[in-house]
Amino acid sequence: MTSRTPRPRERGIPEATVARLPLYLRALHGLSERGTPTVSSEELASVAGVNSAKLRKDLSHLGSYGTRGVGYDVEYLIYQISRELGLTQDWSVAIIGAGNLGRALADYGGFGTRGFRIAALLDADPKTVGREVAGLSVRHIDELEDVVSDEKVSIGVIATPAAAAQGVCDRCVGAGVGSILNFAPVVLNVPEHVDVRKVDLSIELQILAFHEQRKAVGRRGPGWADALEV
Amino acid sequence: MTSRTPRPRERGIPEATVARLPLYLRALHGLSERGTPTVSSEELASVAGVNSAKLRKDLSHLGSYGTRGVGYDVEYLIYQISRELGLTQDWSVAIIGAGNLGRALADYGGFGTRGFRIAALLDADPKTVGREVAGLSVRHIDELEDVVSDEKVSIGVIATPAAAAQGVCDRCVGAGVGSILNFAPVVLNVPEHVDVRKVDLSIELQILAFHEQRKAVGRRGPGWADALEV
DNA sequence: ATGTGTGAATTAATTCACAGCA
DNA sequence: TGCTGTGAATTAATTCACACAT
Repeated sequence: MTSRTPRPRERGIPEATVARLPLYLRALHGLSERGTPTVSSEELASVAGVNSAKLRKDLSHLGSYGTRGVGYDVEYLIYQISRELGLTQDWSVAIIGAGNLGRALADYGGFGTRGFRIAALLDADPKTVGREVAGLSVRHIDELEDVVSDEKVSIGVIATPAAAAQGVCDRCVGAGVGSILNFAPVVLNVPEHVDVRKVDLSIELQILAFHEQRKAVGRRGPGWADALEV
Repeated sequence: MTSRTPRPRERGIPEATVARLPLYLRALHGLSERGTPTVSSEELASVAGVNSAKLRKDLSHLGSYGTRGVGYDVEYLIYQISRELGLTQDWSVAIIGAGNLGRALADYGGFGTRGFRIAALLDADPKTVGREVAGLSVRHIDELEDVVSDEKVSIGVIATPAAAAQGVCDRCVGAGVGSILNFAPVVLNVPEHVDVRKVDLSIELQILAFHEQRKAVGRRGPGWADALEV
């Protein structure tokens, strides 16, 4: 069987909520920069692009951090969400693959966001090794294990070609990496205790194509879609 | 309130299923290249990284394309899923933003996958315009509307800095683009009929950090997590 | 025999709607 | 009065388990 128990939620925060907390956090940082002291669930939800009931329910899983009749204190909520997400400490990240994508990721400010630091950028190609990217010198993939243990890397970002991804993943896991962010278009096999998230351009495009097609069919007028069914 | 019935699923395919179809398709292409003529739900599910009950339920939404006691014909299933996803036709894609990320995306083979073609790569920076990337000459953002209508672009990929994203999105929508794939770390506002999907590095990292933290807390032994609660 | 297709059961996520606190 | 926090209701997604076609 290919089933796996989907890890019981330890502190009881639903996965769907966890996936939205970063969104709220970003919205709050925006408000904070603008000097807004408090915000209602309606306002915050609107900025984050969700509805207010969902936002309140999500926040209620963290605790009672709002004030009835007033709203949420922006700074306080930023702190609480950051703490919940584990952003009050720093996480070391290694990017494996210094091709176009790997370099784009390294350059991308997204890491700079509180809580993450790029410990190394690694590649298998000797011509790429040594090259300077985002203030880092690209290191050879054979240094992976050393980097992971020396820099206490807990998150590996895989930006290699598809064919190399599983091998690199295995090495990461073997070296002690606990989470993988995979940009290669393959399904990675990892042991139970390792978390994997994937970012897949062509999957996203195909999902959009599905919806585009549906819209196009509708546009031809009703009846068509049904007529196509066997 | 902006409540509205959440678009009735025209052919009744659940969104969660749509999101997995590309995964099955990729797995099937792998089997096809290896010359495998038929595959069971158990095997296909294993390759695609889901469980077999889910796979069968998903496929059942498309129709009865398997044979009891045998499995699914690989080529036939590829065709059916492709058709369902709208990949039997070509979709024109415009990439807006030719920075590191935009160039990486343009170079990325992922588009080459049946069904998509990059109609243009656009940028606002005069120094970038004219540059050759992935066999395309970068065009100026002011040509956006022309490109969209001339090339019948239906999907816009936004790879600009956050600050520019909403403006670019508005122009895409105004020009007739029906779907947006957003790589900028902002929530885009679009009219009802436009689909948006987002790819967000820092959100993914934050979700992984949450799980890493949870694992780390557990590792310290039980009791700790509760002791931290107020 | 074997493995699909699917109702029924279960679990998760969302939304409603309002009691109750500031 | 205004807005949070949350039970209750609803809807969506997953998993079970087995009848039945091949």
